[in-house]
Amino acid sequence: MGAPKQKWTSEEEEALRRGVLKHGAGKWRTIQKDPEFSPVLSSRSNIDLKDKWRNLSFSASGLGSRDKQRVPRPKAPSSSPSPSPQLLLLSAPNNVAEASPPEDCEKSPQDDKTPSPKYSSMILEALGELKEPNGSEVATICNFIEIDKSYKLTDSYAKRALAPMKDPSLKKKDSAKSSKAAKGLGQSSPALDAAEAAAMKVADAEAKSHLANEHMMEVERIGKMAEETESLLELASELYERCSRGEALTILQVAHREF
DNA sequence: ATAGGGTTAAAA
DNA sequence: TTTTAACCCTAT
Repeated sequence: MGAPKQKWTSEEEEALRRGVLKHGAGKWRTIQKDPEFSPVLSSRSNIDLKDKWRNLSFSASGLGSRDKQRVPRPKAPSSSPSPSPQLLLLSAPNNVAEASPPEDCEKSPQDDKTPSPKYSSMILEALGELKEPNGSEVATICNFIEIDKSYKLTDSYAKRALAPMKDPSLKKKDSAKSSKAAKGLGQSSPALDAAEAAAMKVADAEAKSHLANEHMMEVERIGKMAEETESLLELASELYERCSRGEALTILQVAHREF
C-alpha cells in the first residue's frame, strides 16, 4: 500500500521516446532491456512502457475537440460544439493546383487507396496522427512514417534528422543559424528564404508554446529542436519546391477535410 | 510478450 | 465535479 502513484519523470519519458524511436513502438521488452535505457527504466515494466506510450499518444492525439468524453453522455450539450478548426503551420505560396497527379501519365490506376507514396500525404498523416500541441518534430514525423506506416523512406530524411541526435559530439544551437547560410544548399533562391522563415517560425512557435503553456518541459528537447532546425530547413525547402510545382496541392484541403 | 479494456488515484 | 495519468487484468 505504499506507492500512491509513481509519476513518470522527464528522464524516463525521454528514455521511452528515444527507445521507441530506436527500436520502434511495440518492442517494449527490448527497450526495457536495452543497456542504455535499463538504468532509467529499471523500475518500469514493459507494460508500464506500453501504458505510458499509449497515454502520450492519446494525449497528443486527443487534442482539443475530439471526443468530449469516453461515454456518450445522455445529457444535452449546452450548445457548445466547439468546432476548433485545425491550425496549420504550412502555408502554400500562391499555387492553384487541383487534385491532379504529379507527373505520371503511364501509370496504371490500380487502386485509389494507395495511389502513390506522396510525401505530403504521409507527412500530413503523421501530423494528423501525432497532432502534438507543440508541433511535431521532423524526426518524429520521419520515424512515424517509417515505423507506424512501415514505409521505408528512399531518401535519407530520417537519417539526416537522426544523425545529429545520435552524434553526441555535435555543437549546440548557436551553430544552427550560421549553419544554414554556410550549408549553401545550392544557390540563393526564394525557396531558401521562405524555408528558413518557416523553420524559424516553427521553432519560435514551439518555444513559445513550451514557455507559455506550461513550464519548460525539457531543456534537452529545446536544444534538440534547435539542432533539428537544420534538418527542418531541408524538409521545408523540399516541401516548398513541391508546393511551387503544385505537387503537394491540397494541403489545405486535406487538412480541412481531416483524416 | 503485447494490445486493449477497465479501474483507481490524483490534479484541475 | 471532470479530466488526466498510473495501475491492473485479460485475451491473443
